[in-house]
Amino acid sequence: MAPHPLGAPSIQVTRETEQPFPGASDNEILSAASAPPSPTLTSRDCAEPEAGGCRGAAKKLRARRGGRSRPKSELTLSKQRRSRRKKANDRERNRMHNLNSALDALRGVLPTFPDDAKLTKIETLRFAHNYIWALTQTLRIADHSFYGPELPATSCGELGSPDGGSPCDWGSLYSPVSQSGSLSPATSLEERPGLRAPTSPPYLHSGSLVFSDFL
DNA sequence: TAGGCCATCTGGTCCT
DNA sequence: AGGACCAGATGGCCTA
Repeated sequence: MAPHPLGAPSIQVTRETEQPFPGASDNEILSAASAPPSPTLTSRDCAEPEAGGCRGAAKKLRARRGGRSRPKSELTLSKQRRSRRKKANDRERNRMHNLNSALDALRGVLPTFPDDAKLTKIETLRFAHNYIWALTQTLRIADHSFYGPELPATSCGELGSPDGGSPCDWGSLYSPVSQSGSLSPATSLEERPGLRAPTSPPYLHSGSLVFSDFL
């Protein structure tokens, strides 16, 4: 697998990591892990003609149970299942940690105050989406002023926005997809007193963006 | 106390 | 066969 562009995630072992079922005893954990001997026929197995119908499903089932190999004792199978599950859980946990690391990296490049409450996952994604849109619009405006004719005051509307709103209204920068309603971070930020969206546009300064409103 | 957010576990599915 | 990805379920924590 290619190295993660955002760097290797630091996996921290939390209390929950060490104890998969917080509050559950070891016995409960073991019985839960070995509870359903899951290889059962599902309706899907019989529903798929490509799989050979129910007969194909039976074949699959046999394969899942070990095919023609030497039959293993229930204890061995149970141990094997538990071990596989445990490994799968570890991988899944790791995968989610990677995902969270990427989200943290994304939070890191979004313009928020350090003492702001941490953006939730969904807020981060929505904010990033709108932020990118805002930067794109800013670049277009910059291009117009550098290379094109002076923008008349009324030309802001040419740029348009995903929601049909005027880009001159910088408040709308943070809700470019407000058509879909819930996709606006402005909405969610308003709902969270600790967080706020900028009230003025980002300014171009020496070729870089300065979000003066965030300072 | 209800509701939101989150981490984790789990079983199913797809892919290599 | 085993790993990655996904979605549902569950339980803990926090806040209004």
